Amino acid sequence: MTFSKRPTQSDVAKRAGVSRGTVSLVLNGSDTRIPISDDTRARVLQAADDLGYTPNPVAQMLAQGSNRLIGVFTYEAIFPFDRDDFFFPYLTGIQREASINDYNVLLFTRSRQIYANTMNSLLLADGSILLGASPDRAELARLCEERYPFVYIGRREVPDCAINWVANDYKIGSYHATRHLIDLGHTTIAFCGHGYALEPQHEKLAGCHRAVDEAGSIEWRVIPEDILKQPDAFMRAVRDQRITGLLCTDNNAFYTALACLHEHGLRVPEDVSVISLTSVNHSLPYPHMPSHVQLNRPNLGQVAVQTLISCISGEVTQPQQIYIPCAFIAGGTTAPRKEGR
Amino acid sequence: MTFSKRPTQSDVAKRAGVSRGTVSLVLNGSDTRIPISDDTRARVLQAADDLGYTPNPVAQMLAQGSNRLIGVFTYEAIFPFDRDDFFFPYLTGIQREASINDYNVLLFTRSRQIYANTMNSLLLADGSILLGASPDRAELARLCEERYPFVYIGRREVPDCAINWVANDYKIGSYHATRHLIDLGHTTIAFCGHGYALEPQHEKLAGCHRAVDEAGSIEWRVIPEDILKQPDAFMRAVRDQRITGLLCTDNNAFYTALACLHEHGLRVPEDVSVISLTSVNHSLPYPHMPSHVQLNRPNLGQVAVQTLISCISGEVTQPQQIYIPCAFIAGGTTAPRKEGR
DNA sequence: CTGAAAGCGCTTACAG
DNA sequence: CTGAAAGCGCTTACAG
Repeated sequence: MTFSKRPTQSDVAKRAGVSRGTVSLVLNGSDTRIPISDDTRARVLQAADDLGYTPNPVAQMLAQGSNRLIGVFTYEAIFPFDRDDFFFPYLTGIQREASINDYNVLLFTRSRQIYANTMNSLLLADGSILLGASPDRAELARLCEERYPFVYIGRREVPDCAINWVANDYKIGSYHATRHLIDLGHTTIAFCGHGYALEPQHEKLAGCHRAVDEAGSIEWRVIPEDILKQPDAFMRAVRDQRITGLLCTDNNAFYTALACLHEHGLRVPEDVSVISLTSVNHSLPYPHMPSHVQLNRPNLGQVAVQTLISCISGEVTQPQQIYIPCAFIAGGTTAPRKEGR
Repeated sequence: MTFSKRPTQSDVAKRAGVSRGTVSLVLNGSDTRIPISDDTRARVLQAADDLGYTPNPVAQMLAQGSNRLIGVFTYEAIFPFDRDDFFFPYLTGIQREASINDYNVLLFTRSRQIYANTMNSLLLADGSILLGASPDRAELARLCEERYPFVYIGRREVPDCAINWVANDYKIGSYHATRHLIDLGHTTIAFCGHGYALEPQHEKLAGCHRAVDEAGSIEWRVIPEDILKQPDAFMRAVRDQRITGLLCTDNNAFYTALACLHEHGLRVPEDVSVISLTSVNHSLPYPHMPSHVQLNRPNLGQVAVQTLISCISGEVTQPQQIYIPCAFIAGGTTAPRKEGR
């Protein structure tokens, strides 16, 4: 209970001298074909105005069964922004598309868990968008089983159930990034980053492999994340293996690599070309713009909401799995391989 | 109506062979002192599990009267980001504080209007944070009269009612910005920007005036926004009046001024010092960091939510009006006045 | 310790 | 054209 007692529908009915049903009818002028006499209508409106009546949306939701709410749930803390600022670009698109379709947006921030003591917190929304690198697959399976409408942002596989997802097409982006290095004459290329357990990393790796396989005779290396964390080990790997092209899975790897190289006297892009396989945080003009794969997160958010709405409305019953294209942007951190290296 | 028929509380009651009230009691283990036999409890839990029962939150909300929802309503479109990217920094703070206090966040995106045919859309939330440069003051007055708990982000005055607000203290920021120019030896200083109708502009102007008055013998100019839009007129004003210090009300004015000066051969900060009286979009290191007043929007969002929650809980009944300090950051766009100009 | 009942505030067939 | 009633799914005194 919050603030002062508000007038209710029956207060209005009493004052207008009609029944509650009638009040409901005139107040939401629904398309019901039942006409109401002008006199009654006027009396009701007047009474509502006198009382400052305003319907209780929760009661309306309960009676109507729908509430025009799109939920957003994330498996990662939204703050602090550990994994870059990935949340808000998606939210921008979610918000825009929800607004276009006359939905409000509910941010589930109370918990990082969907099911807690028999409660399903998402149920308040007609359907939800889920995000986060590491979902609880068991929860997703249960959600699926209960036929709750949801769309995951990012490809996620759940054993024995096909869930809806909309994902960045990292594969094609990584393919083009790798091609770019190869076209510039690089022959020893390393992939550096972490989290092979996660779907997006698989896809990046797959895209790179495809380009490498097509080219033939490329020396392909992998520098796992823990090596990247030890600057000396990292530099040894780069130097000993004569790596001239670096494909970084995320911003963290990208900026760490740049800093390491700089500190140890290797110039980018003169000595080593470096690419980020995901969107970079700062958008500066060329030549300061890094060479990177550019995601379109707002667009992805919009598509996710469109997909969700078509599930909610029942238009679509097959699981939807959609890739959103990524572009490769050649910026100032890549250059032709120097002779001699 | 959305998806498949879900089991309800009475389904569970039936299966467990108890009454609905009992089910409610065991399922939300509330602090009610009424103890329940282990046997009954177990039967209910089992039945709930068998059926995959999960309570309907809307019904709970209606019965309980509270819904642990903080609303966010904005009088400006959130996208496209016409006025910089001002929304998300606030949202970050709102979201964080809501989460800390175990509230969800509801983004009202369905409409730019609170009251529409007798409906008050905010009512779904226990209380709301409002934003936007140009609110509908009549709506605010009505909200106030109905005693709906809300807090405005930014100082807003509504005739005949004291509303809660939390605002950036532009006045102190602008004061220090102006002092900075004066301390650097500038004697002809202009304020450029727009929207004198709005409270934040008043405060910026007031802060500047205070510094100018304290210093004495400063030539003080105002370049209204429409002049800024005509590069020639703008440059004439700067040159003819020998302005060497420019205080810009917003990012738009700031970047426009920089571009104009650059195009017409005046160097910043050598020839003209330029300051933004609000946070700048890009955070680059010195010397690229512009001289500017730095807002702390996430913090402001958090304080707004704290204030709102204390209203909702009834802890506080007096209108709350709080200023959040702003710091002045001396960056690379200001320098001592050159001799001779 | 448990059940029957009233209530939260609205909507929607169903009669008249 | 309007009223009386049942229902949305839950909670919470009130009896026993």
